[in-house]
Amino acid sequence: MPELPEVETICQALKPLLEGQSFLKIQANRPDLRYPLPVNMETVLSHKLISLISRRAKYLLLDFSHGLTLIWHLGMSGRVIIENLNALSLNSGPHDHVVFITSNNYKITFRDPRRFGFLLLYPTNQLKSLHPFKTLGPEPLGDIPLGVSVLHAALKRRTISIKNALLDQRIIAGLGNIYASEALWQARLSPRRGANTLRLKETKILLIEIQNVLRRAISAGGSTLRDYAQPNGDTGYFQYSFNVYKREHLLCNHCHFTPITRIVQSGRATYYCDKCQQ
DNA sequence: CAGTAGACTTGCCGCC
DNA sequence: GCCAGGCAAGTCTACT
Repeated sequence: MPELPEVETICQALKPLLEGQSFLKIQANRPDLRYPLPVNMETVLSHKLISLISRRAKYLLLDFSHGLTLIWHLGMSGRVIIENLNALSLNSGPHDHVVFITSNNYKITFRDPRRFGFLLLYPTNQLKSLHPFKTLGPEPLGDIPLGVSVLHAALKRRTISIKNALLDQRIIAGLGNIYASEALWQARLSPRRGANTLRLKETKILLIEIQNVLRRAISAGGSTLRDYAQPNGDTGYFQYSFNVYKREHLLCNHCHFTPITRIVQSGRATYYCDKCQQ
């Protein structure tokens, strides 16, 4: 599910709620997701001050004031649900694997049917040396935004298709299958082009369109295909703004003439307009 | 090292 | 109506 815009939406919802608070109770309903849950998670984290909530690539990071960071990845189908404990009816389901009760009376649920998501605990000051953080590429929307020359140099070294390059988190952090296709359509670049064939001018346009599409998706609260929802239960709305993703056989929104093509690259669907995107 | 195929897992869509 | 098989927001591992 969650690519950068979805994780950012969740981060922005959790931040004002949890910073300065703590967890009173952490209930794990199974021993593992993708990886075993952190050992003694409740003992180690409960009643500890949450000092900072942030996002890096598709990872949520919860920093605790005693020096540990809870690394939270949502996998493909992970979802975060925020409910007020005073609400009349609280949701629960068979895939609610971890439930956090907060000091300000909220219930935070980690729901993940496919269990590709995970929670890991690691010392905050050593995060940068932990895989995958040590090889993660730059943030497209960071305080020090990814520069064109850096992206162009990284692409120059790769012979894989530009679509696959955009999915490589070591080149650029946070893009996934939806937004890679959408950004390439906006930039009028064929997903089949070799990454190393992009000219500097094309890389510049691509980077601008990546940033635009991510910003617009964040404003829309992300994209809901099936499992994803904003933490308040609303769907995301960016799926209504897709120009190519899941639009095979529908006419291109740019030329209004060519049906959108679906191809498979490295086992993943790619959608594009064969006429507009060169 | 670079690139690709397969693995993990559950559930939906819809073929026959 | 039933149900085979493909497909899905991600990323790690094993192999060439």
